Amino acid sequence: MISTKGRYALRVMLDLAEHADGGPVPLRDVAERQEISKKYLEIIVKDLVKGKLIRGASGKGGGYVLCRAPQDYSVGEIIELTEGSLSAVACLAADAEACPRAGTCRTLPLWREYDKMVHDFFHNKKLTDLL
Amino acid sequence: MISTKGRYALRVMLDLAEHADGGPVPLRDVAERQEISKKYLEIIVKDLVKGKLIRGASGKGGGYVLCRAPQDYSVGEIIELTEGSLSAVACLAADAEACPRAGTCRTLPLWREYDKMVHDFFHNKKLTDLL
DNA sequence: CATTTGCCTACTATGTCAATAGGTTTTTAG
DNA sequence: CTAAAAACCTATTGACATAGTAGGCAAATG
Repeated sequence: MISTKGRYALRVMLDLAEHADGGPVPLRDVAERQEISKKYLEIIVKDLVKGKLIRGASGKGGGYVLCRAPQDYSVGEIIELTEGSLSAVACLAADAEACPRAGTCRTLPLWREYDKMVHDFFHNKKLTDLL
Repeated sequence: MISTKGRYALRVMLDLAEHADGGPVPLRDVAERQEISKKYLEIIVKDLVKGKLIRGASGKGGGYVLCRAPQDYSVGEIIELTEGSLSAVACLAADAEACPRAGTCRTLPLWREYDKMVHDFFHNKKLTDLL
């Protein structure tokens, strides 16, 4: 399951891409257009800034700006950044300890195959594909 | 993320398929082979019985048996039954209320496409593919 | 210099996950 | 016919994640 955090992050990125004409986009406007609480968006946006996907500009006339051109963002990196990881099962997560059953496990190959499919799907989708 | 419930359910089904030779398979044996607490398996197995995927036989010499031939089970129905649903986002869950933004949402088509991919993947995989 | 904007820490209610605990009923092997 | 073995049932728990809310501080500019 992809949580609101990841989904909202994607919508923020799309909103920024669509309204980048006149400089920084204030979060207030994004929140209004997307009908999401501005307070909650602050949390999400913080992750995006930390991950160098967007930049924030304080003060009057400030707001947020994309760091790259929209076609240079994959949906995968946005989701992965805010969601932590998009691997399907605990055994394959980044921080997973080696499972002693891995050698004989009947189901592990299935999860591997699934993970690869999901990964490829989201990393081949660009932000511009959604506009 | 697919939880232990779904993953264990799959392993139980595989275990039953592999050890069906001499009548019902007691849960004690499954738990021992799979190294999963028998108590926890009881919960999972209950769902499988309720969903008519397996049958339970009480009393001495009892245990659990598959209802069909292994090749007639898709991985998808096992996961879906125990996990509730495998749709990626809340907007597409079975019990979801209609989203007012559905008409203009930039991201909904993505989730739909993703859902279909996942659904097809798991429903085309049969239990025998894992043996 | 006041307003607008981002940035920061903390808190909370709710729910799900992953089990555990302890008992009751059913059936059959001996 | 009875004792063991199995399924079946209800309840409880600790830990963690989700989806926010609240309130204030810092920075920049018109």
